[in-house]
Amino acid sequence: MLRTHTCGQLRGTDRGREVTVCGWVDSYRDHGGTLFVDLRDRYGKTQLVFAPEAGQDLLQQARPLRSEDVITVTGVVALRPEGTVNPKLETGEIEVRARRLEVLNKCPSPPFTPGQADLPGEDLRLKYRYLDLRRAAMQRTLMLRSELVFAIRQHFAELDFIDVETPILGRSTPEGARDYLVPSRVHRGAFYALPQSPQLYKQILMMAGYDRYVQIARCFRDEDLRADRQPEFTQLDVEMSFVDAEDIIQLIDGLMARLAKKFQGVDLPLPLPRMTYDEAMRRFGHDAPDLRFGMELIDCTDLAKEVDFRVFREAAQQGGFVRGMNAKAAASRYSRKLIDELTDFVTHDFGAKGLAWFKVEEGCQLASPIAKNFSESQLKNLALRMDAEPGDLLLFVADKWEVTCKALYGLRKRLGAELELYDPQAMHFSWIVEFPMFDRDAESQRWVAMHHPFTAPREKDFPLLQTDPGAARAQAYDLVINGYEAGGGTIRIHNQAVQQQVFGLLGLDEATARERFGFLLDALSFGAPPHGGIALGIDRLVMLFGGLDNIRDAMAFPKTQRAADLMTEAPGSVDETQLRDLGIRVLREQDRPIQGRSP
RNA sequence: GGGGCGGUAGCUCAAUUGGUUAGAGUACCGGACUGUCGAUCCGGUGGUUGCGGGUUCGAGUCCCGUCCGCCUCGCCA
Repeated sequence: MLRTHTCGQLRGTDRGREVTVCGWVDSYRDHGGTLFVDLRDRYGKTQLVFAPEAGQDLLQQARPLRSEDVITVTGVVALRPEGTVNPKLETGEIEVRARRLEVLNKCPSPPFTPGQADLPGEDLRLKYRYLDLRRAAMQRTLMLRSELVFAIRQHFAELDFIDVETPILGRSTPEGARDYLVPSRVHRGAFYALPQSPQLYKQILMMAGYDRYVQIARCFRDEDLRADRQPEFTQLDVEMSFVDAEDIIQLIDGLMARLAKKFQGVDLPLPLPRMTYDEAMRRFGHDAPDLRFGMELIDCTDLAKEVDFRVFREAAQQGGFVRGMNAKAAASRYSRKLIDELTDFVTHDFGAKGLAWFKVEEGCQLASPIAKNFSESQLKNLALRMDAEPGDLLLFVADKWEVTCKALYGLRKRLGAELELYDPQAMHFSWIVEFPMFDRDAESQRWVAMHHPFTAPREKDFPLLQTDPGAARAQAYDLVINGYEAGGGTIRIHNQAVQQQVFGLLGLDEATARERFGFLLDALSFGAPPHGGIALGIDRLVMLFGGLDNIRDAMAFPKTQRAADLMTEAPGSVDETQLRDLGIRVLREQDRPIQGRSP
C-alpha cells in the first residue's frame, strides 16, 4: 500500500507516529506562512499542515495544490494546538504535519467539487459520476447498500439457502413488461431477452430439488422510468419448496426485523401488519398505501344518492361512488387558489371530473360553493360521516370506483406530504395480501394476470376459475414500505392441469402455451413440489433505508428518464459491420411503421 | 405518447411591464497574510441567456419548433 492509514483513521492516540496518507484535496487554506489541506478519501478527512518549520521547499511545493488533486503525504501525527480542535471532523483532534509531499495526479478545476454546498444539476452529476460519487452522501449510500446486501446474504446463508445464478440471456415472453432484446449472431433473426426477473428459472430450480433458493439478481424492463423505477435494477430473489404464503411472509418479516435493527436501531414488532387488497383499495385507494399516516378514504355514496347536487347524485345512482377524505385542520391552509390547483391535479392526472370540497366552520357548518345543493340535514350527515370538526377541509371525488381510487390516492399522497402528516425518517412496513388473480383489460376485454400467470389461487377459490375468475383471489403478498411496493411474491401453481387452465383463461391456447412455456409444463409434470417465493427491490430498500427520495441516488450508475447513461453515452450507435454480423438494418425514421407517421 | 417544471458565467442562482453595458456568491487567475477549517482582505478573467426560427424600434423575458434534465399520467404480468 502507498499509505499507512486512511483519512478517517487517525486519532489523538496516534500522536507522534510517522504516517503516510493518500487522498484527494478536499479544500486548502493558504495563510501565506502556513498552509492547511483537508485530505479526503472514503473513510473521512484529515487535516494536513504545511508549516514553515518543515522548510520553504515543501511549502512552495504545496502552494499550487488545488481541489481534487490526488496526493500522498508523509508526516507526523500531532495533537492540534489548544482551541483549534475541529469537532466536526472525526479526526478533528489531530493533524498531520507534512514532511514530504508527492502529487500523484494533478486535477484541473473540475466542473463541480464533491465538497461544494450547492448540489449541482443532476445531468452534471450523472455526466461526471466519478466526481459525484466522491461526495460523502453518495459514499454513505453505496456503503449502506453494500452492508445491506451483506446482511441479506447472511440472513439467507444462516437459513440454509443456496445461491444459484440464472441466465441473463433468456427467451422473450410477450406477457408483462417490454423486453430488452439481444440479437443472436448465430441464429440470424432470433433474439434473446434480458430477464425481467428470474421467475421461471427459480421455479425450475424448485422442481430440481433446490428447495431454498436465493439470488441477488439483475433484472431489466424496457418501460418508462419514474423516480422509483430504473430500466435495470436489482432484486433479492427467493424461492422455497413445501411452503405456504405464511412461511414466505414470516421469512421476510424476519429479514425486515434484522435490517431495521441493524440499520435503524429499531425493534420491529412482528408479525408485520397485514391488510387485504380489497381493504387497501377501500381505505386508501391503492394496493401500496403509505400507512405512516391516516386520512383514510370515506365512502359517502349512500348519502350522495339523496342530494340535489347532480354530480354526486348521478354518480351514486349510476353505479359510481362518492368518496372523500378529511384533511384535518387544513381548511385555513388551502385557499381557493390552492384548492383549484388540487382540482387540476385530480382532473388532469387521474381523470377525475372535478373535486368537491367543504370547509368546516364553527358548529360544524359546511361551507362550500356547492353547499346550497344540500339540505341542512344532508350537510349534517355528511359532516358526521366525515368526522368533521371546525377547521377541517373535506374533499370528495364522485366517479367510477377506479377513478375515485386513483384520484383520492394521489390526493392523499400529496396532502400527506404537504401537510407533513408523517415523520419522514419513520419507516412503516406492512403486507398487502389476497390480490385478485386477474384484472380485466379494458381494450381487449380479456383477463390478464394481476401478478404473473404462474400465481396460484387460494384453494377455496379454485372453483371460481370456472365460474367467476374476477372474484378469485391469489395466494399473493406484497411488502409495502412507506407507500412503496418494496417486494411481492406468490405461491405458484405446481399442477400442470391448473397451470393450463390459467393459461386458457389468459387467452393462451394450448398450442401457444406449449410453444412458449412447454418446458414449464413438462417440468410441472415431472414431479413439481408445491413452491412459492418473493422478490424484493434492492434499490428501493436502499432508497428507503437511506432516506433517499429517488432510486438513482441508491445506485452507482443510474440512467436518466430517457434510459441513457450520460457518462458513457449509452445507448450508442454501432459499426455497420456489427449490424451486418447480426443481420440487422436500422430503418430510416420516416419508414418506421408507427402510428401518426404514414409515409 | 400526454401534462407540468426547469435550462442565464466552470458551479449555484438573480435580472421589475419587453427597455441602459445581463448581476451576485462561489470556483479560477494575480497579490497580501503563521492556526485555519465555508479562512480572511485587495484586484482580475470569465456570457452563442440550451439550440433554430418568429414577433418587435428593442427579446434572457413574448410566440412556434427542437434538444436535454426532472416530476407525473399512460406503461411497469
